[in-house]
Amino acid sequence: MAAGWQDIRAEVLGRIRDRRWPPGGLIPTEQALAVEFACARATVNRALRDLAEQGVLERRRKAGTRVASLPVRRATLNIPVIRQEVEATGQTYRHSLLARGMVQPPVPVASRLGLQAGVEMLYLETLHLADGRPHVFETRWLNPAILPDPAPDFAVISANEWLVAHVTYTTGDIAFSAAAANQAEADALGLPAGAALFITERCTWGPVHPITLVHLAHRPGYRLHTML
Amino acid sequence: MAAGWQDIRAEVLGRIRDRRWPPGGLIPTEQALAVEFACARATVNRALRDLAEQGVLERRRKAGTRVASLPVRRATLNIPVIRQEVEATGQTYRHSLLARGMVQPPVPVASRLGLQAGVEMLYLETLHLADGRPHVFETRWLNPAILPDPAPDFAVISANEWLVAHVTYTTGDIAFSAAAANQAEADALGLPAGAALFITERCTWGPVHPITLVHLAHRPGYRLHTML
DNA sequence: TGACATATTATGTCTGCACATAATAACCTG
DNA sequence: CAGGTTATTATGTGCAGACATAATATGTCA
Repeated sequence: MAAGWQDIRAEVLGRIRDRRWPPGGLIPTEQALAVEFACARATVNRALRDLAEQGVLERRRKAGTRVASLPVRRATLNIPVIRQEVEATGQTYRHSLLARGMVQPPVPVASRLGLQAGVEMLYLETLHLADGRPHVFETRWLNPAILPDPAPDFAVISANEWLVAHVTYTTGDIAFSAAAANQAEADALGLPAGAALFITERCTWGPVHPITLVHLAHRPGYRLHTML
Repeated sequence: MAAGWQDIRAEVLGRIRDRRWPPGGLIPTEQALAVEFACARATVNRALRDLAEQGVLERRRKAGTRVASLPVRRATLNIPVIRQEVEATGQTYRHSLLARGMVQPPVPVASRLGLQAGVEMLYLETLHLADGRPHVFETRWLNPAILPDPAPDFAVISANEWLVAHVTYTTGDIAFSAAAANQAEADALGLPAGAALFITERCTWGPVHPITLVHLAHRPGYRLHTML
């Protein structure tokens, strides 16, 4: 019997796929599997834990391990920096700052970031270009409290890149949706108003302060896809 | 000094965030960290491996572990079964089979699944409803080779659910995009043609055969967002 | 019978130790 | 000095054993 934890994972997956271990059913304990596969329990544990992280198995102490009955599959996406995304296709990247100012954010923006509605934030509109053609139109609210003095010149370095370079590894959540282009988006991207746009919205938090809320309107034809 | 691998992960993340360990830089070896944290190397390994899976660290044998220089963040999504997605919001789920037939798939469909262009496939159009209102319009190409004889009645059980119940835990890839509604989509969802739709496209493979290619057009306002 | 305390058990995690593997660094030779 | 061979080293994975934890199952007492 093979011995690597990946082999065990494959064997387990096989038994699930051919329904020897049906959805919702309990599978043998780690002990039992360790005996069957002639390996240490830790090795079985590694394999089963991996499958549980993918949503294939559900594990609970004492209750045992069962095959997930309704397979909420988990997919992972890569979220690259825009410059990198463009340059990965061999195109040249450029960006242009269209608007910049200290503005009182609308209530939904402030509340989403957990800030007082009255406090002014830095508002930026940036167009990202690939080979000179519009790629993404970005509107961003930025918490000025996190900026150094003097503030960086976002016409030179995009806010996107300044942030990844200076406030690394934050938490946040991301949402994807579709929307018809409003006038600003249509103008920036060179499209008729109402065109279907793929929208990414990202809300980012530092350890203490909220950092930024970004709204990205992608050029038509943009596709986001999962890793293998 | 605390001892759990999660504590170690937190400590490491802290050092990355406050730039004691800057992006692109090497961090100490597992050995060294095990000594510093007074724990076994395996425990450090667990913590660092977890951060590497999130894309925060990059590890290579012999070369050591370094902080990822350009943080291609990894986000994971839950992909639920449509019925579950609807019922999770407290609405009642229903579906309606709009079209069904054996059809020669267009070339891009066949090639994407790796089938001969001439072979007929089962083509289905299904409307999924939440509280009677259109929720998702699904068009699906299904490899007839995987169906039992007699074939299930997809008017009774949706292809989506039949598949998750009978060919579990396949591989595949998923892509998201935005598109203007074509006539069929507009009619099915009760929208004007050209409305902005969020599109999910899923291509599924079994261990031997290709299984299905699905195109989901979601109702306006649909949002997909990452787990915390 | 019902409520509460206790025993049981499967997973979660840690410890040391060992060897495998891959990639770099050092060395040697022509 | 170029090119290839060999040593070194950090991570990857394995094993056996131990204790922790959470949840279930069981037993006891009113």
